[in-house]
Amino acid sequence: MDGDADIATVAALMGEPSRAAVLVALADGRALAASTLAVEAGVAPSTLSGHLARLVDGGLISVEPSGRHRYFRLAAPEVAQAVEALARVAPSRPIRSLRQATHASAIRQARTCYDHLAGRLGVAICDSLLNSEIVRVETNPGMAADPIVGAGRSNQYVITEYGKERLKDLGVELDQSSRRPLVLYCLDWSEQRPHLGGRLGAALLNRFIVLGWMIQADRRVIRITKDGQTGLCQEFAIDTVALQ
Amino acid sequence: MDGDADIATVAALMGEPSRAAVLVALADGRALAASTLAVEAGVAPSTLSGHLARLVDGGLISVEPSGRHRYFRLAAPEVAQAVEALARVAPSRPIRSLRQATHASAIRQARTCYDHLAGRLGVAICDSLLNSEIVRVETNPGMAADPIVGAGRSNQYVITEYGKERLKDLGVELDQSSRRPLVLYCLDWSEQRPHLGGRLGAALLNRFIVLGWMIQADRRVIRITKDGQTGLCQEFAIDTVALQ
DNA sequence: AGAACACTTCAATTTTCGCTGAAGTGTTTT
DNA sequence: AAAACACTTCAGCGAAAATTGAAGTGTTCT
Repeated sequence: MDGDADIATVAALMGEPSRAAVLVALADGRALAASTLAVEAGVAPSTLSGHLARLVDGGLISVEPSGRHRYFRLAAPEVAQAVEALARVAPSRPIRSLRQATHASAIRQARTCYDHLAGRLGVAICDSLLNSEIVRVETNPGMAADPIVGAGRSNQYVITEYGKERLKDLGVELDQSSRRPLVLYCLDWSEQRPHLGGRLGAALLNRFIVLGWMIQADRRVIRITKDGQTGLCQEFAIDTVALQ
Repeated sequence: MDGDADIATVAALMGEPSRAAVLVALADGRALAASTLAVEAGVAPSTLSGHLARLVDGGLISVEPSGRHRYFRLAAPEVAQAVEALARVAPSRPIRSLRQATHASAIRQARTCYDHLAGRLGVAICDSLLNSEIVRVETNPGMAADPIVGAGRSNQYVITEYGKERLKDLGVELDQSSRRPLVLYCLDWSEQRPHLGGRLGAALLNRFIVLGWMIQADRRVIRITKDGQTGLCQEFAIDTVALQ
């Protein structure tokens, strides 16, 4: 019909309430299972399965099978940007629009991703743990998935012996009973870099809050305290001011 | 269905081929008549009329009635940004994707808007003409519309006596026979500032090309020559390098 | 004034699309 | 090995939406 860009098919894919709900749910970079998304969208599993198939087919999301689950995430950061751009066009429904704008920018700096840190801060901490050799990368073909965060990729993070001591010093306690993988990376959408998930990610965030370094300000927004600024700088060599 | 932003309705509005074609056609800030858009979309006038009504209703475009025409333009720059964001998600169809990216950035710097200059250069020239008092603003409630460019707003640009001399010196010849308004402003989408349309706008671009100051590089992209750089600087005090 | 024109509204047809339960495949648990 | 679970495929139902010509309103041209 028109020689220009094929906006119509993409927009049509996003223009169905259930599919839009899926994209919004995935917009922060998480990878969620089909069943979770079905609840989110409020439709039958069979219905959502069809929608997910179309979204995958259209290149908007990608699948990562993991056992009996299939985890879906946005295929590219451009998709998240398109979702945001559309949200900016029609912000009339939710009355708080200015609040939401600041929320959106805060979420990009430091936020939680389910139960661990994400955003720029999450990425910085992940880098720091690797640099100080608290955590090491191990390539491993068949790896388990974190049922909370979603599927990982083909390589695995492990805690070094030195790391175990350092973490003990910091007071980070790892839940031994859980079968959930110790460390996992999670691809951060806004930064396009991996951050820390798994049991370690959750334990770290928990410890940071106990230490009074961070405060859960809002649903997913994290605020860093003065103590947190000095603490992160001393223990992890992270300049939190530079993250702004 | 979901408490988040109402992306679905906006995306659905954009997800129909005819409507998408309309939005793409309007994406560069032009205001086009319904009949023009019908041809562009390739559907019957009655069909397009319905689509346009829905787009207006959804707040994506706005109407400006002018005589027996009705001119449509994008309601807000956010809409153009959303269209661009969507185009970035699905650039797979047209094979040239890198080319198109550079085209998009070039179009923002200097481009033509039908038959006159737009983009940053168009805005700069408009400013210069006002500063040097070649053109003056006159508030005028009922004004005519330019059938090529589209509808104007509520105030009108007129050429001053001094301006007439200056333009004569430059060799700009205005077509006297046409009933098309002499000067009109056109709201530039990418700059959010008015630029020059009407007979003067067309005559200026024409003269610039004859002088060898500019070259029509592509469909709507304009390239400024070395002569153009010095000429624009001398005659209009425009630093073309700063426009990059 | 009349004709041509631009556009919208309307009613009817056709197509498309979403929804679902039941059945099927494969995985994990016990 | 059997049962529970996660997900997909399929066929059929129902609703929403796109398309169009014809008719109606208003404007401009001669």
